[in-house]
Amino acid sequence: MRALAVEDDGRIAADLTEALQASGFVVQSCDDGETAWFLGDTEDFDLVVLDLGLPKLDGLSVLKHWRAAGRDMPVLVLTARGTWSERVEGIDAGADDYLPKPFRMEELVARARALVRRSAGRGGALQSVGDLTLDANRMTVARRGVPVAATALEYRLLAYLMLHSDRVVAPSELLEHLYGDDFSREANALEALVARLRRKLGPGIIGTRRGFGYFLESSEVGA
Amino acid sequence: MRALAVEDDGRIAADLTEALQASGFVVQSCDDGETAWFLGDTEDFDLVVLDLGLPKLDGLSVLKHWRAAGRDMPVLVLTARGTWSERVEGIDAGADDYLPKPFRMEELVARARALVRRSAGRGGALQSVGDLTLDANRMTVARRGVPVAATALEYRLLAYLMLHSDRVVAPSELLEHLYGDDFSREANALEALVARLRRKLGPGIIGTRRGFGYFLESSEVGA
DNA sequence: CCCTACCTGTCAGCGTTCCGTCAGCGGTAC
DNA sequence: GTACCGCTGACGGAACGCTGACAGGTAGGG
Repeated sequence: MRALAVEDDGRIAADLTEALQASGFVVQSCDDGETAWFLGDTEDFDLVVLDLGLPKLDGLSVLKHWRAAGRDMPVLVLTARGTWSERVEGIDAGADDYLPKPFRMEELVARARALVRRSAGRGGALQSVGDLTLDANRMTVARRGVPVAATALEYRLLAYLMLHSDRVVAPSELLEHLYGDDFSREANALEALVARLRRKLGPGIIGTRRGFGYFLESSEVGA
Repeated sequence: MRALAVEDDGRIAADLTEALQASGFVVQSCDDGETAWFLGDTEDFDLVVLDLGLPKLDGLSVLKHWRAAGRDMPVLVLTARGTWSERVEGIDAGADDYLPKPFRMEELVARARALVRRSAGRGGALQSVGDLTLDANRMTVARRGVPVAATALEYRLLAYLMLHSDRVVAPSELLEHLYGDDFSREANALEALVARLRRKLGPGIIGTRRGFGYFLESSEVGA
């Protein structure tokens, strides 16, 4: 999962980044509205945490612009003053959730995860596709109810595939969401990761569409 | 995916071409504004990377001309000076994204991919013409609802024919979109591809208009 | 502080599938 | 009738993706 953290206070930004990373997100951060505007425009994120008080360009304007441009990723808005009017304004602008400062980092992370789950069309922490079940709270994987020992990276791969279980996901997209803008990896890293997962999960879970990418074999996606 | 790289600095142009190719694009490049003007006018690209400082004709003028002429491919603008005013100017002229020099090649590629994704995002996943159905999510092909195993290249061929199902598509045009300006292939490659597809799909799907090209039948272009 | 176990990227090798090429044939237009 | 265009089946090189082995890095424990 890929998250964008927009926050100008360096200390909060650092904590935020750390907490989100600990929760399994690949985090990109920026500290002004202009950069946020362009990042949100041009890159794919599964979540945005957006502070409203920003240099150069106000957070609300950025959010409104994104929504006007048809970008529909979940956005969690932070604001210094927790007034009701600001909250309404944020929701109007297209925010999915709202958190007044100061807040406990644990709460932010919990809400962030809930937002991502919600955007996947599911309310609970348990997601299933076919034989495969992920527990977003415990970060565990199970096949037919039998727990499978998956590493953090493996879990994130499965989570992303599950989030997009209705389609084939290109390797480039997977690399981007697993590693962010770190392009140092050879393409083979992904293949190795998939191979290890398949060995643990057994056949019939992760499918390959040659020339296009990977997908979760749940229904009759095969051909 | 076909990309046009317009850049006059030979070294950057070479890097750019290589990076885009590595990312799966079929790349054509040119190093002056006039050629770019002409290429953008007369050929189809899924992405243009446009430097602003160009010999003969300024990049911004070229871009404005394209937009005025109704060309709507995504354009990523490069400029030597990363000032905010120039950025605004570029956006006004119709640029979809903007990258100040110097930049990391990885970032350029990431933005390029994001642009293409975004522009491809318009349009539903399921397309049908007659008996034939393409699922852009699963990258699958079906006839009368029966799945047909199509390879990546075959899928792209069908997708292009479907995109232009209202007319006959010339072999040269198909070759161009499947392979770019790589003329190393014999024309027969396309015929062999079509033959293999017809064997899989059965008769009555891909029609030939002798001397002109191919088309999808049951859209009554034939006769 | 070292040792260990584990995670994960890299590399080389392999099998499979893909697809461009070739040669020959048939149909169509004139 | 004939010349050209397009079709077909066979073949082989090449690309793609998979796998096992290995090593650098990291975290946890003693």
